Amino acid sequence: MSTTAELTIGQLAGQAGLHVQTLRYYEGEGLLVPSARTPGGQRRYSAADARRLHFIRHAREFGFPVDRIRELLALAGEGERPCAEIDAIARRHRDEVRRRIRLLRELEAELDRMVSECAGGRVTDCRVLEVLGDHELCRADHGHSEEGGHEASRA
Amino acid sequence: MSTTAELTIGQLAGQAGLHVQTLRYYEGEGLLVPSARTPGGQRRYSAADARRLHFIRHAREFGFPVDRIRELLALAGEGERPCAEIDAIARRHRDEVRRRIRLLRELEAELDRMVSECAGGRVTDCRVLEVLGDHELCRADHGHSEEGGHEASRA
DNA sequence: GCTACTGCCTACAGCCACTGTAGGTTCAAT
DNA sequence: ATTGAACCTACAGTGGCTGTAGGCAGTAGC
Repeated sequence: MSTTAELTIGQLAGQAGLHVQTLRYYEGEGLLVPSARTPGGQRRYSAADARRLHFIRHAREFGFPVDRIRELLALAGEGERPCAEIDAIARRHRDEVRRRIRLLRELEAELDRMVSECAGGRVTDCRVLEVLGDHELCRADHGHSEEGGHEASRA
Repeated sequence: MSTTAELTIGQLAGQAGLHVQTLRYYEGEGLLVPSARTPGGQRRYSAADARRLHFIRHAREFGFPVDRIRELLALAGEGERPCAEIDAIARRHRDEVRRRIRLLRELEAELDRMVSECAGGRVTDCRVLEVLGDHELCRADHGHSEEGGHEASRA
C-alpha cells in the first residue's frame, strides 16, 4: 500500500467523524499507530491508516469492544488462515447482543406494567414506588437471572 | 418507624445481595446514610434503612441510574404530592429502554446477516471483515441515527 | 525574519456504578 | 488478654472515551 503519510490527526478525525482525542486513545490502545511523525513530533496518517481507522470505527458502531477489535485486526492480517476465529468473535458478540435484548425486553415489560397501572393519584399511592419497594410485585425475577444485576443497567 | 439500629454493614449487604463497598458507595452518593454509628465509628443500619436499601437495589435492577433514584427517594418522601413526577421519571426511563432495544435489534440483524453470509473460507475472503471494512455493505446506517455512535456500545 | 493564529503535543482528571486493594482499627468471643 | 473476623478510610482500576491545562509546531501574511 501507499507509504505516503499526508493526513494530520485533525483531518483524519474529521474524515472519520471522530474526535482527535479518540484517535490518540486508539493509538494508546494499540489499534492505530500513525505511520509517520513530522520532525516536530506531529502525527501523519497514510491512506492505509485511514482504511484501518474506518474499520475500527465501523466495528465500534457494531458494538465490538476495543479488545475484540484488536483481535480482529490481528486476524485480518493473516489472510491465508481460515476465518473461523473471526466468525466465532462475531457470533459471540451477536449472542451477547441477543442476551442484552432479552434482558431489556423483560425490563421494558415491567416498566410498562408499572407505569400503566399507576392511577395518577398522590405519591403515597403511587404504583411505581410500590413496585420498586416490593420485589414480590414483579413478574420477572430480574437481577437473579444471569451473572450480575449490574448488567441490567449497562445493557 | 423503628429507630433501633442493629444491622452491621456486612449483615445488611448480605441480606440485600450486595457488596459491602456498594453500600458505602451509596452512602457517598447520598442514597443511604446509616442511622447510627458505634462509638468506634462502625455503621449501624435500622430496619427503615434496610427497606430504603431494598428500594434502591430494586430500582437499580430496573436500570434507573443513581441520580434518578435520588430523585425518586426525595419524591417518595413527599406523600401528599401528586405522583406525576414519579410517573414521568418511570416513563422516560421506559422510553430510553425502548430506544436501546431498537438500536440493539438493528445491530443484531446486521451481525446475524454478516455471520450467516460468511462461507467459512480463508481470512482474505471473510464476509465479516468485508462488512466491517466497508460501510456501504450495511443496510442500516447505524452510528448516524441518534445523537452518538457511542450509544451503540453502551446499549 | 517576525508575528499571529490555528492546530498539534503530552499528561492528567472526569464520567458511571461499582470493584478491588492496602494498611490500619474495632468488635465479639474465648 | 488475645485472637480473628469484620470493619474503617482512602485510593486505584474498569471501558471508552471526553475535557482541560500548559506548552510546542506549522503556516500565512507582513
